[in-house]
Amino acid sequence: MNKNQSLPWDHPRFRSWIAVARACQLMQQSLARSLADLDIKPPHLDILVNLYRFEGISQQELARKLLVGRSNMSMLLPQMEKRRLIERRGDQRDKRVLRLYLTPEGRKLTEAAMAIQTDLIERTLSEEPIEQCTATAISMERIITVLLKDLRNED
Amino acid sequence: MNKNQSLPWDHPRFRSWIAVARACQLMQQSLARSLADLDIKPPHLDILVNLYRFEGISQQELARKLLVGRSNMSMLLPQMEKRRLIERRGDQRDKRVLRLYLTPEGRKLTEAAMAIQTDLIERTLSEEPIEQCTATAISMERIITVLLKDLRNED
DNA sequence: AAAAGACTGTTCAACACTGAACAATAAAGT
DNA sequence: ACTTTATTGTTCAGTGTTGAACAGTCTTTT
Repeated sequence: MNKNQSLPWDHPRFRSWIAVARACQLMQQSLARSLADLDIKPPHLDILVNLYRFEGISQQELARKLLVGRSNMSMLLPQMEKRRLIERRGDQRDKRVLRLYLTPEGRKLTEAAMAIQTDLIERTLSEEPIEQCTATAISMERIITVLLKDLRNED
Repeated sequence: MNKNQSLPWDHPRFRSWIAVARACQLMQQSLARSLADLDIKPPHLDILVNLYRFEGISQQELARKLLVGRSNMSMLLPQMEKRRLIERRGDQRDKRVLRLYLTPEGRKLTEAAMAIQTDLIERTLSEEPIEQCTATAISMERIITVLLKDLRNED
């Protein structure tokens, strides 16, 4: 019977994840709008934030952290370099790799963009109790490791 | 001082949201891989599931639910119609709208795809206690309404 | 030291998504 | 009835993302 076979949206985990995905999609769109003032898009912000935290990272490592292809970085980074937001210097030890650095302007832009993102998140999540956020964070980090392990196993 | 100005990743809400976004991105990639067997991609599944639940919906309504542009539907739906997964019939009352229906094959494929997605989610979230999932769902649904309200206000 | 294999970044063709302009139809205002 | 305004779906050019093939460089094997 179709009625007896439980439908997906009856499963709490399923229902929960659908909500997560939808919220993410909306937040992404909202962030894109907010960043338009600075003339950058979410992918650029992801790059900037990672260079802010991990100076001198390589394109490969950056792509891996962002879960995108290397070719993606090869498209975006030169264009950001032309805008004087970042700098790419060849590594002395290994002539294959290009190490990435923020320029002073890039750093300033990054701080402005992070402020915008933080504001958006704080405003959107303002109704959620801190402990709920922390619990969600822990939960999500656990899920991330599971998914990463899965992804590694499938090569 | 740079050290005193609190960095984003010290905010619990910010940290939490970054984890959510990352988990979502990974889940999406994992889902895409799992669906490859059925020769469909996540966007197709989104469409199918919505037709499964809301038979006779219009393209406009569907696009709104999926948070994508109408043009997107105009690209995907005809191609799915050619694959005999869905059917588009003109509305008698309003000759502008096309109402969408699953074919029997489409319905069968949808059930198979939903089973795959459910399995993936159940497997990935298996370590998370049910009550945590429920709490997250409620939290996310609240966030969704906030973001939707924001989005409406910005037109 | 030479060959084979692995790794880094680039290019390119294929595909996906978007927003704006458009034609057809409906609804509202006059 | 007629004009104006809105709405639905389509098209199209612009942009973003990907994976495969590639050249240059390093590492390992022989």
